[in-house]
Amino acid sequence: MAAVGSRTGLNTISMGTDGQDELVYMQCCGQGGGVGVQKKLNAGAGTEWTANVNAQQTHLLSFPRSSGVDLPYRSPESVEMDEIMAAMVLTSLSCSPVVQSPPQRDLLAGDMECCGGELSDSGSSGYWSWDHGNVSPAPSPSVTEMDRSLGQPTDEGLHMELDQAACEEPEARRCKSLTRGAYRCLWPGCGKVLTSRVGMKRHIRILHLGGGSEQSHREEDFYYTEVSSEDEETAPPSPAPSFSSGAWTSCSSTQSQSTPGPQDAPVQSSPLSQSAPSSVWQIHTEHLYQACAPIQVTVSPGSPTFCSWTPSGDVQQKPQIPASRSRSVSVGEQWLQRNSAPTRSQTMSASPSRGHCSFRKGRGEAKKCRKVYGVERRDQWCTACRWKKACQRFPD
DNA sequence: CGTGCCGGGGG
DNA sequence: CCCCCGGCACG
Repeated sequence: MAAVGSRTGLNTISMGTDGQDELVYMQCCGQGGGVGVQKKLNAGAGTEWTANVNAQQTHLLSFPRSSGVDLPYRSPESVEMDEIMAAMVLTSLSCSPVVQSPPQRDLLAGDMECCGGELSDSGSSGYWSWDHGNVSPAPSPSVTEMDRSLGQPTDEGLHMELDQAACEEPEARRCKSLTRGAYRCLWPGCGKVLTSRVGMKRHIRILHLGGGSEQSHREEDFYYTEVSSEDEETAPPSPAPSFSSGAWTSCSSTQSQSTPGPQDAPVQSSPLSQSAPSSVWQIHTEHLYQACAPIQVTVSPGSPTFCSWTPSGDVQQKPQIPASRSRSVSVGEQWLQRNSAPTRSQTMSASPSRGHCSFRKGRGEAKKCRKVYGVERRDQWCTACRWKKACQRFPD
């Protein structure tokens, strides 16, 4: 897994999460060389894992979680980064056992974190964010602020989630998620892992589908997938050859957004939207084969605090169709982004698609689980594929 | 003919 | 609900 982390572009991640002085460092971007992992003991009780990779261009982001702690480095935009990091930390806490877990898993989490930082909200459709949460428009809410604003009664689910993240939960969670049969939320930016399907559905319905009980008929199914952490760690044999270079399209877009400077969108591109990438991350980790694709990570000069992935082939999301036919995950990502607009319920009615009139849409050229994993590894297919339903992992 | 997946059905 | 599968449309 460590290797994967480096390949996918994650380079240096270290995070300590522990009730008190918490520092979350984030480094990403670079073309990983070797991976080194080391563990540090904090003064407190917390342990801090540090995954280190040679990076060519790295940026260290720091984020103080509470009382004054020395910051190795604090960028000018650190205020905004606070928000971002807050979102990311929350995300990570809620979706993967970061705390005190073995380095590999940290890399995973780190991977996500990294992505989280950069993805920003390139897709303007990236409204997927947590508006239910009533994010306070304050220019730079601190973590605690965020916690509070997010945890408003209007969104019980989220509240719960945060609580879990904040409390001892991580440990129990780790155990849980290590067992087979976990369910991971595919919603962009979420990636939450739950053990019960029902719980996952509830999570999705409440958090992502807006809680509106009306038209969430079983749609939850499409936003989560069953995972087993063992599988993820023992990366699937990766039929690498068949997935060519394209790989997933960038999970962000610093390039386009960086120019104006991060301060241009103080509130709107709220920190939360920044966590979107985690979905990308998780898609990656779910399909490790992709890690084999040549991926380059670069940092756009414009905004030093952001990092961006730049897959070798294509760059931005939709705009250009790369010469290579390969699609792989980017498709899923796009799909998720497209469908994650909060108001999708309304638009849906208009669309002829999934109504009753079964009109089969032409076969998408995306690789589906069957092709990707092969019939023999059927257990790695997404649930939908296993049930001969529309693939939810590689949607068209 | 392989594949994706709708519709239907069993437990 | 979860899961499986017949059968059909695509390519």
